[in-house]
Amino acid sequence: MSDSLIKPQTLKGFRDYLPEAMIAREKLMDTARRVYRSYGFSPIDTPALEYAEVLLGKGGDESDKQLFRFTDQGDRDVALRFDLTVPFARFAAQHFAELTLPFKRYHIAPVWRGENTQRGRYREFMQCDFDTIGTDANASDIETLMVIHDLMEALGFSRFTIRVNHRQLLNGLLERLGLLDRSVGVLRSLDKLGKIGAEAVTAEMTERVGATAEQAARVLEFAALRGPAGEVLDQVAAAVAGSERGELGVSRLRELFAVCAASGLSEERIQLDVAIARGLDYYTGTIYETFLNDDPKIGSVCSGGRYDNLAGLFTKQPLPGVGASLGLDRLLAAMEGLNLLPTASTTADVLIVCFDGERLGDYMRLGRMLRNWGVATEVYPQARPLKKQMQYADRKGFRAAILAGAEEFAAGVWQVKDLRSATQQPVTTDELLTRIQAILSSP
RNA sequence: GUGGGCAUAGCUCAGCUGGUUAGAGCACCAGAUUGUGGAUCUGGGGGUCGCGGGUUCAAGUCCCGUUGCUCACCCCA
Repeated sequence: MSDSLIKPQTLKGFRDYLPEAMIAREKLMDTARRVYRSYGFSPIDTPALEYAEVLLGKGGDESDKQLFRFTDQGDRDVALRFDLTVPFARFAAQHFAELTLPFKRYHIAPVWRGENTQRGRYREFMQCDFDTIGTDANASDIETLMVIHDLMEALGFSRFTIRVNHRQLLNGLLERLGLLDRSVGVLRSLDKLGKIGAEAVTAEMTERVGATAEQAARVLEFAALRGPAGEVLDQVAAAVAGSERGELGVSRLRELFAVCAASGLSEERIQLDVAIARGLDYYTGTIYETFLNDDPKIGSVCSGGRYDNLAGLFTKQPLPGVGASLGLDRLLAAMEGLNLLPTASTTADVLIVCFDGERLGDYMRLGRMLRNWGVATEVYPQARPLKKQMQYADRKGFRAAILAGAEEFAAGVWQVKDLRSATQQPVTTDELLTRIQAILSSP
């Protein structure tokens, strides 16, 4: 018998979530939902599984290799979605006639990538996307940045940096340097600057990408520019002068930083960084990456950008768009390392102790009353020793316990115990809600 | 996909150059305390040493394979 037991295990990169982890995850998802909705984004959903041809060739060779792909029972070539943006492109093309443009949607759902795992990198993970399509207005790029900012703040972070760049600015720079035909390689090397350093990037650009030493040096010179966005842009503007796309990128970014300043966003948190490029091929304009100052190694936790032809492979309708994606599970991995995760493993605040098994009806009635008042409440199911029930309340992280036995029922009161301060007092049913609320709102 | 490190109780780990019945702390269970948690004390349960194979009189310890975790490359949330 025992040799036939199946080993309980999950696949590499796939994980179970215990209540403590799941409560934290759901909290982050609720926060993302709330922030997105506060800007007018609407929820959508799409299938996990798509025709492989819908997903293939949209994010570059790398993403094709990482697809979980197989043949279904109807002999169809199918694959699990790799991100939420490509399915959204298909969605937009398919339902174009039903959408009112500009269309703003959010989508919180798991995606799958068959790559090697690392801390904060899994094969199944949750993305929280939001996008605005049907307009190429810079206001949407700016709003996207603001959503990222407000989202990070709502999630409880104050020490984060959103790095902003513009593909056209980069292209303009490369054009002026005569590197436009090698832009993919140059940008890919440049993107590693923060990680491997200027020397290694120079080596890669000259040896692998085929740039001259002078070209590489010029690129790095701009990537190294730091300081107030306006000043950096002045220098970049001079360098791209004469390049139409470069000038466009500069003017877009000028407006972006000006509007951010005017709307009161912290300048420290939003920085122009000419070195970020992003790997996904479909970005054509603004690019965003968000780093935690206290755990930069975990990588970007919220990235995105503008793509001016996202649905081009599905429809002739021009559908420019801009958006970003919060990597929920990566963020959680970072928060775990920084000890920022809440520890409660209950979703209820109040435990009604089962003092006397004969009084179940009274306890259940009290529980319903509290729930009707909006207080999540659990009734302990058996009349076990009080010690056991109090231990249960303590370990699960309840805020308050309500106890009532013969004495209390005779006196017409409930004993309400604040489990954090260990204080207890008898209150009547009329005073109960006020007392509970006082306990719940105490720090 | 490539390379390095790791894998011993629920968790964090110890176990020297292979040698008798594999340990600690925390957690768990019971009691001290039959109307009250987080502290202390006492006692207790729990491990085919990730899995498979090999070398050996003898393997947690050495070798090979495999799975998982982790770090780096690549790429990215």
